[in-house]
Amino acid sequence: MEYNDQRAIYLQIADMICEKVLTDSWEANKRIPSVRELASDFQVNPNTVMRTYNFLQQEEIIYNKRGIGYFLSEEAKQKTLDLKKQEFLDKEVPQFINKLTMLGYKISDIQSLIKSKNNEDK
Amino acid sequence: MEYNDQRAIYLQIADMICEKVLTDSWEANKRIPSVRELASDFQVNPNTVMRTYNFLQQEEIIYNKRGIGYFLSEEAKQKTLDLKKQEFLDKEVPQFINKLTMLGYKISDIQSLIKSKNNEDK
Amino acid sequence: MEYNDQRAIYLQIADMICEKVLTDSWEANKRIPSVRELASDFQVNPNTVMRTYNFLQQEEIIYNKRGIGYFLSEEAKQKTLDLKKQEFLDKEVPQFINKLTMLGYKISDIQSLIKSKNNEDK
Amino acid sequence: MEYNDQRAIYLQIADMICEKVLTDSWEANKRIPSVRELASDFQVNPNTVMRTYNFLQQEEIIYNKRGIGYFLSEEAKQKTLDLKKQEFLDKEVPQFINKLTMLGYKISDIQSLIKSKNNEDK
DNA sequence: GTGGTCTAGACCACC
DNA sequence: GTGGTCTAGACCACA
Repeated sequence: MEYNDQRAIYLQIADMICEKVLTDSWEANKRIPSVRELASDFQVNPNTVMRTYNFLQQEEIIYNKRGIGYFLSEEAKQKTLDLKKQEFLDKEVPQFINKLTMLGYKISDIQSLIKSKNNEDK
Repeated sequence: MEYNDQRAIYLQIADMICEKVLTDSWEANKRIPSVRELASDFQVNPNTVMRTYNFLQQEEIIYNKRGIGYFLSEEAKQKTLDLKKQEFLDKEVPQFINKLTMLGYKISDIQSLIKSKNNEDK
Repeated sequence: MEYNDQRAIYLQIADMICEKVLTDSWEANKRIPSVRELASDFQVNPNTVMRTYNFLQQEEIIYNKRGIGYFLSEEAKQKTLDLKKQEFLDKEVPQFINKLTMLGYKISDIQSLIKSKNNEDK
Repeated sequence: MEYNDQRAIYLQIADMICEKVLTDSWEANKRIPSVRELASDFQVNPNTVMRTYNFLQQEEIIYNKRGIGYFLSEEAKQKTLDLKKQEFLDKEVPQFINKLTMLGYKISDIQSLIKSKNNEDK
């Protein structure tokens, strides 16, 4: 049996961090766990966490103080929101539309699908 | 690292079979692979495939001839479509709307999101 | 003896590629060597070249076709120029000024330093 | 991967000594480490250190008392400064100008580059 | 301690 | 074949 439709681990870790940010569990400008710490928590290789942190740093969600650690950026929440919106528009919206049309619905049906979810016409 | 956001294996197998049906890879009234055969293909326990077939039989997508094997029902395609529509309405539509509102969009934004995917204004 | 004031290898490789682009040795939209190929040429681990290509992809100098390889982007030359200008302004200009002032010159001396390079006023 | 854009080792050692002088870590007329001592510190062949000391002696930064060792000259700091200025004018200034023009700047842009480093127009 | 880089070697999906 | 990801383990600079 296959289990291969997985999102890469380093992105799964990024997702968890994004959730922490969006739910205000982690505050702006606060230090986040060290690479080794998170790697140990998740039972993952430090390089994998490093990739996560590189990714989030490119997205300007976190920043680094050399020899100290990683910190949430001032604009972490906004940047996270931007990232997630982009992912949503680029991937989930098209997927949703594909599925919708594959099942025989039209895009104009969306509003009615949402309102009466018991509608199974035909 | 956890991988626990998985759909049950027997349902994953069911999904694959549904895909075969919807893409016309498998035709109505044709015999489908035996439990043991599929179990071997997917490297899973035959009991798991049995659960899949029980499930699909309840949905009237397949039926059983004792001592012979399982066959796609006459209305397999329609039943599969019904099943998938139901799943879509029950799970994916609500999930989609949740995410959408979580990111700060309104339901009335859907049409414009679809048309111009570069739209990220709030 | 130390040799440790090195630029990271993956960035040295990036530098070489940038030079190829700036000197028009490599043309826009053309395929560039595969990760393994370049790794072999430079006697370096494929992961190191992968880091180089990731970096250049973020800079929009190259792009990827899955299963095919990496290609120079349409705007490769302009993007490379932008990158190099940024590096120059961020690192080399400040370094130059530091050295200059450390040696007892003033910033206003620059013009005269350039014109008469034999000037070693005490 | 090559690392061949290195300055000769004996000159790298000379650079370190010059730094000691310019930062007043070593005082005028004081004895400096023996050839063998420095060779051991830097894990290099004593002949290499010998070349360094010959070079610095020519530049009148150090002098030798036979059978005793090497000492910083009275004018060590000034001579070091002269040496470094010469190197700066002969090599680094031309290099800087080359790079600057290669990136599309004019020499007259220097002042503005220094003041507003965010300037990337042109 | 921290992160940053590199290697060697592995397995995977896509083409 | 291609790239993408992951692991294990190493060495380094910086603080």
